[in-house]
Amino acid sequence: MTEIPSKYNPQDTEDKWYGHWMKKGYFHSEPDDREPYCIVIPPPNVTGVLHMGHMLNNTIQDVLTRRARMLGKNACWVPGTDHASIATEAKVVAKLKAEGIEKSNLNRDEFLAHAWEWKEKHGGIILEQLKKLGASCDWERTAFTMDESLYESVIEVFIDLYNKGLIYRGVRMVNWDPSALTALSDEEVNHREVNSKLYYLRYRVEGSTDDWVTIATTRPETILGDTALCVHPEDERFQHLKGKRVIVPLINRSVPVIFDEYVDREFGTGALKITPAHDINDYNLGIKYKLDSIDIFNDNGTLNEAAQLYVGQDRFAVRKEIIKDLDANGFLVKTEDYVNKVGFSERTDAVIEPKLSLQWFLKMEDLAKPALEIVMNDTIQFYPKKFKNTYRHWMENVRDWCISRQLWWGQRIPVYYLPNNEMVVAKSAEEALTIAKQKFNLFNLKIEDLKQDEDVLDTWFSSWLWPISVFDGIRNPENKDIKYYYPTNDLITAPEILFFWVARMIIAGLEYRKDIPFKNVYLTGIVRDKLGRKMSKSLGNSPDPIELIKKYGADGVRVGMLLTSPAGNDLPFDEGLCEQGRNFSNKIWNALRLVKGWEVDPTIEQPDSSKVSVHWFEAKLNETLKTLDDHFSKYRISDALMTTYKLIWDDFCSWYLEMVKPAYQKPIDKVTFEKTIEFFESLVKIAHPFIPFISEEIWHQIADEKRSEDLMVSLLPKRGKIDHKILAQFEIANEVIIALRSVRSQKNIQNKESLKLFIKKNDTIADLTFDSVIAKLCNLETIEYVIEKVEGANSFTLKSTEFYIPLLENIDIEAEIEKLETELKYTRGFIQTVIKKLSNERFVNSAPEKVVEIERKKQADAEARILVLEEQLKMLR
RNA sequence: GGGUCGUUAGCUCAGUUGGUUUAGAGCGCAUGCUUGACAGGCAUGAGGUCACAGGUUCGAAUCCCGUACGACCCA
Repeated sequence: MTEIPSKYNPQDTEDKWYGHWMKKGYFHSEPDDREPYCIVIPPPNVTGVLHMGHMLNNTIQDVLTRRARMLGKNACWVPGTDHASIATEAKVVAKLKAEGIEKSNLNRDEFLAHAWEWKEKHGGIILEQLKKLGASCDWERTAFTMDESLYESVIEVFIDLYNKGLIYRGVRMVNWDPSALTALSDEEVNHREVNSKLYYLRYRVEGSTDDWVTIATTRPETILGDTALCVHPEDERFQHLKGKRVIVPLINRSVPVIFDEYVDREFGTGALKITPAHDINDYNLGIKYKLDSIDIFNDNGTLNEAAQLYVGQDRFAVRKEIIKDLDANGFLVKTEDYVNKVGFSERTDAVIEPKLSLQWFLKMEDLAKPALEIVMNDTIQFYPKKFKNTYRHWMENVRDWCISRQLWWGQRIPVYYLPNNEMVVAKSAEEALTIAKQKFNLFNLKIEDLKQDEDVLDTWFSSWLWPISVFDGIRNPENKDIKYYYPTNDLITAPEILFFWVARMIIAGLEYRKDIPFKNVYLTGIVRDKLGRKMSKSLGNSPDPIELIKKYGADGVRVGMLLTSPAGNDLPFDEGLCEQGRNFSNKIWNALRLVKGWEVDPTIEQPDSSKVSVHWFEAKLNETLKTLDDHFSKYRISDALMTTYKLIWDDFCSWYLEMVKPAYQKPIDKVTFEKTIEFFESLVKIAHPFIPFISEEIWHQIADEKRSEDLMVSLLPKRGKIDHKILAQFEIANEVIIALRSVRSQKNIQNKESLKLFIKKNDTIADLTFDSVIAKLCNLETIEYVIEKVEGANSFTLKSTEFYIPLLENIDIEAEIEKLETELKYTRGFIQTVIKKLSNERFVNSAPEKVVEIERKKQADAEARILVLEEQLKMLR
């Protein structure tokens, strides 16, 4: 028919439109008089490549941004990346190693030069990939957490918090990553169940020759750091140990027996070895009972001199060795299989070692309070709401935040140590020198005498400022960008980082802007594979998003990602969903082919069926616009998409287009054609946030002449008044049509063969509104209203209206009877439930009148229908 | 061990402060269609004692209590 191919090819259009939008500068935003709409991207890691989680997350952000833009708001979606200190440093170290360069042979500046080089080369990959997805980010505002302004913001904030007394340095038990050689925050540690062994070891009671106490441990190598043994004060088994000491096996250290309720009497033997340097609980007991703390590990997980034995060997090798030696010397009582949870580094997957070390901390208690309150009182709303509970639980039990990391890649802690062991916190060495001179009267102090802290700050200590620092709101709190865009509107992220990112941004926002950073937080689920496993590189179960886009088009993948992902729910990913998305594009494409193929004849009049169809679709459109507003207001993005999908596929393509479609090779009247084009334009507008590419393509193809205005920057259709009457009338017509199709299908009657329909109304007056449509869609020669039953015809009933279709062939009386009996049985069953309700006095008396009224109506309808069905049965028998 | 959330059709999920015909959608499935836009399609249809057991109520998928199972968070 036309030169338009029957299959839509996304590749031809997607790059074209993205380039066009970029060239026109549609993504860029500057403050103006319009209402702002702002999202800051959760900055992906510079080391990253796009994965399915990003696809989901960024699709949602783009949908919201594009919709806001089409609602006339000044939309600004700020993209960027974070420097990911541990991950990036690990990558750079590995890369250098492959080139034969050891990090230990480089000085800090040399290493950082390599790191920056690496960042410049690889750091932008993920943002480039987002462009393929159609992301309408304001690329001119692309930010990086180590950009000068963001870097300085972090330093300023550190200094400010230090001066407020909220940052302190202290020895604490931290999560040590022996592979990355740095401390980690609690949130960077993943606990996993592993199959291990529980070793029962016996300690001799000091002063006895054969009095032993048996303990159970999963970490026998740590006995070398034992400084006590602990039992429950009420445990009768150990009362004789009061005031006694025991001897640590192999090294013969004498340690006290302490009594504390912390011990679980049911676990193991009820006796616990205490190693304050290597276990957080033991550490706390150590403080309580003023025990020695013996650190037996080097930073890299090998044993040090303090261990006395196995010095220089790795902790896991020592575990094997020490068991042999304990066994050989009669200290090993038994070994059991045991499943326990072990902490692993999120970045390097090394087993975490609890370790005492000198770190910088931020006091959280006072900062957390207002941040908790602002979420609890719904000033900031979470979608779904259930995460409020999780948030509260965390904020009420918040612990101080370890913000130092033993790395080079990141914002270096602005603390300068003086030869006299004092320290000064300042933006630069020069400033530190000035302060130091004054503060300590050290007038001869030189800049070389100052030694800056070697460590950098936790990456989250820069990303918690992100909604402020991307607008330079820390350094220049009064600049026009921050004043216009802050607070931002929506944050879209994963629940996994509710605490270490979302909560901290709220804290930072309240502290530095005296205002929330965003109004709504939409929490996405995790993208899983069909087996329910989290998608990960190590499992290799994640499809490459770019390959998916090649295969199904960005529009198709966007639809696929969104279709089954209500907020907060995990998304079991299935390529079939992308296929569904692609098919959706194709459906729209073919609707375009149909409409473009119509020849318009301005002289013919609009048929009645088209007039009513247009009237109906207008109502449907308005109704759907209302539904969409409602869904979006509740952040039900997948529902909004499904609503759009059904509006286009079912209501527009399957119903409306069939209703107004001219006969083969016949022209269409001008009025219907123009209305149809108008509807189509409204539909692509509504669909644009979900499927930006094909909607833009159709917007341009559908126009007679070349358009200057692009869809992306047009306004969504305005919602008109909903004509509920015509919608209800259509519902009835709809049922009639389906019933007629069903008769055709059952009797194997071709659609070419026209039929006659006779209608016997038994209750109300006939409504002819959709008769012309019914006649058209079902190929009816006539529709006739009768008072008498039509004999020898196939029939069906809707409510109490009877429909008769006389057929050439004889009707199958048996089948008709069976059909009627089934319906009768159902209706009688149904009416029983209604009667039961209505005969219950308490129901009639206490239920609202409206409800009772509905039940009465149900009863009347059902009774009428039963009468009709019985009549029909009588006739047939 | 503590906490939070969940369990509705084969799968993924809706079901909005309890009441609108004995529960809805998409996908999948079954059957029939070369219907002049589309087989990446069209039409028709089958599928659920709403996890289980109590309770509140005139009325429960919806509220309360318990049990089982699952997920996540924290220790």
